[in-house]
Amino acid sequence: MRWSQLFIPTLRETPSDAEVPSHQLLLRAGYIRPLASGIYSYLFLGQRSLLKITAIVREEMDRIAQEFYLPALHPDTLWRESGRWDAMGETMFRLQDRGKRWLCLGMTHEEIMTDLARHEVRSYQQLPQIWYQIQNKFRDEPRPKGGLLRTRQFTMKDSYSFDLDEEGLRQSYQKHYETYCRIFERCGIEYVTVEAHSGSMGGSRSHEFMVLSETGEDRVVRCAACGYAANMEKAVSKLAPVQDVEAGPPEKFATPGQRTIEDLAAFTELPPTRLLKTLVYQAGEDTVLVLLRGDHQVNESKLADLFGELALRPAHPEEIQQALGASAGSLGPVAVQGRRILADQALEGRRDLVCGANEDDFHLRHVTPGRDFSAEFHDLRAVQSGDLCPQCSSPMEVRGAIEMGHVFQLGKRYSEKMGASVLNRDGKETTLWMGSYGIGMERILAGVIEQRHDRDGIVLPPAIAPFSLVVVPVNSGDAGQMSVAEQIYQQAKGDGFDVLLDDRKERPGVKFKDADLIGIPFRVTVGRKVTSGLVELAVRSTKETSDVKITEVNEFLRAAWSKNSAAAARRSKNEQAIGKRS
RNA sequence: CGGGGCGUAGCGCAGUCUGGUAGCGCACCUGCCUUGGGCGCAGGGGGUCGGAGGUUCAAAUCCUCUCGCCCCGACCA
Repeated sequence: MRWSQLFIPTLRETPSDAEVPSHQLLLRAGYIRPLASGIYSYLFLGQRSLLKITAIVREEMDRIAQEFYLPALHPDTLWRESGRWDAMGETMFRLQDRGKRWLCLGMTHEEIMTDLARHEVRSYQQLPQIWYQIQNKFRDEPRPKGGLLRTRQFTMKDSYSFDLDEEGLRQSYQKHYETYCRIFERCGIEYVTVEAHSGSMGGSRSHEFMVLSETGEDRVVRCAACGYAANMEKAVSKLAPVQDVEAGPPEKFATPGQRTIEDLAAFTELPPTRLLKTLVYQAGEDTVLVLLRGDHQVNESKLADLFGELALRPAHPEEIQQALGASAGSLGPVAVQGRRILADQALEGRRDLVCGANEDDFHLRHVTPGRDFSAEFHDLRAVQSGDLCPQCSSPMEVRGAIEMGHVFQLGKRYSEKMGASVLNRDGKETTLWMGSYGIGMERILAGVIEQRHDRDGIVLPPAIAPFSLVVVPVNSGDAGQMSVAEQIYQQAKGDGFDVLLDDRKERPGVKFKDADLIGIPFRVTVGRKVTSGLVELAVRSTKETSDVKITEVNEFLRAAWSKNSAAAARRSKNEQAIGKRS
């Protein structure tokens, strides 16, 4: 295509309300434009790149599943059946039709798929089934952010598996896991897979596919040595043992104004590992104590798991005062009666610790768990960088990440509630085992850009770039250059490349800047040397350039292409090997 | 929902404190010039100053209300 006829509105300056790199670059490169908070129009380049991603996803999914296309507008009835009409709260977009019937915009499609399955699938002989679609999802997010990273309307590849039993589900899950690996590899993403928190429904197996990026909202814990990887919500760690000495009975001492662990460590000249941190939570109607080692933070998802469906929140200052008679900063578990006390495992077997005395400005020393108070021990702490791997005891790291895909074993959660069952071999009604699997299409694009950009712009892998090649005649007034550019353009097009001819009457600097900005992987520059039969081939990712004979351009392109794709694939393979749990 | 910031030309901003002709850079249009990294010269078009109400002889500027966007937090099947 000819640039002069296309709509590629690049911006020289960064729009002021874009913060993260992918958002800034998508705007500057003319891929997207905002319509409202968390709602974007995809312009020519953005749509073209998304179509390439879609094509890859579709090709890989078609190997294991059948493509459907379901409505985005759903009647309330199905969502009431699953119980999610109420559970989704304000995140669900709702509306009424002229007959005052309630509808919603689909946030996901478990209900619709399950409805199809229960009506049409009657026999175990029809199983397994895997159905997918690539479709819009609508979520009224409390806070859209980061351009395409968290939006209110986005495109998701979502699939659903239906099996007769748990073993079948395991296989459908495995198929998806492998398919997702292939998809992300082909897209040229460096990703990791992590064990994910399965939420309050409990028990189910779940993995997330993550792009490592500090702009991400998620945190993942990784062990470089053995490949252990988990979402922060779920990650566990071992601790180096701490040597304590036997100590006498607890002894109260004054600690005027010492409110934080930091204060207290300085005041007592003890390391934070010798201090005991007391947090107070409200779990439903109950006030509970949560104990951690001074240098640890609580992991609220682990804590929430202990309370099932009960709503959990930090207690308010008045509630703390009422429960313990002191305010945060002087709290402790000693002599507390009638309250549930939960302690992190790091405190089990410890002796001679310091904790609050439940009297403002006083603490206790020589406190020994088990002797001076009793508690239930659970894994409650958030893993921190440097903690030891639960599998191999090597130090682990915590990194930011963007979730691009999620595979989830649902089990019978929906099929039971909605009555999706088949007759098994024995003629008995059997509830279906379901899985659900999602990929955020825009997040692939945004995630890759977070990962692959430089000061000049976007650096897309060939597989998902809107064009693979741009041909730039340096002087559009030079007939010789223009005709060679035209020739190379036609030739590359004939050879199957997605090629863009920059035939604009612009100065060379403008064309180079734009080509770099929009992230086209290869560029052929037709300049002065054309008179000696030479043009220049530039690789966007490495900035390497080389002079090439006009007659050999296509050969070079093919070589550069396969080299680039191979390098991307290799990178992903490594990452995946690291990410996979052994 | 709590905290913070910002709405002035397509984009980036100044002007607001201290009321008095609405500005700058880039982009855009025309012409000339130039052609290997956002060139140069000349001329030109483009504004309900987010919106409503109020104070005032006079409001982008002061007051009240309101809408929108971004960031932090809460939240996020």
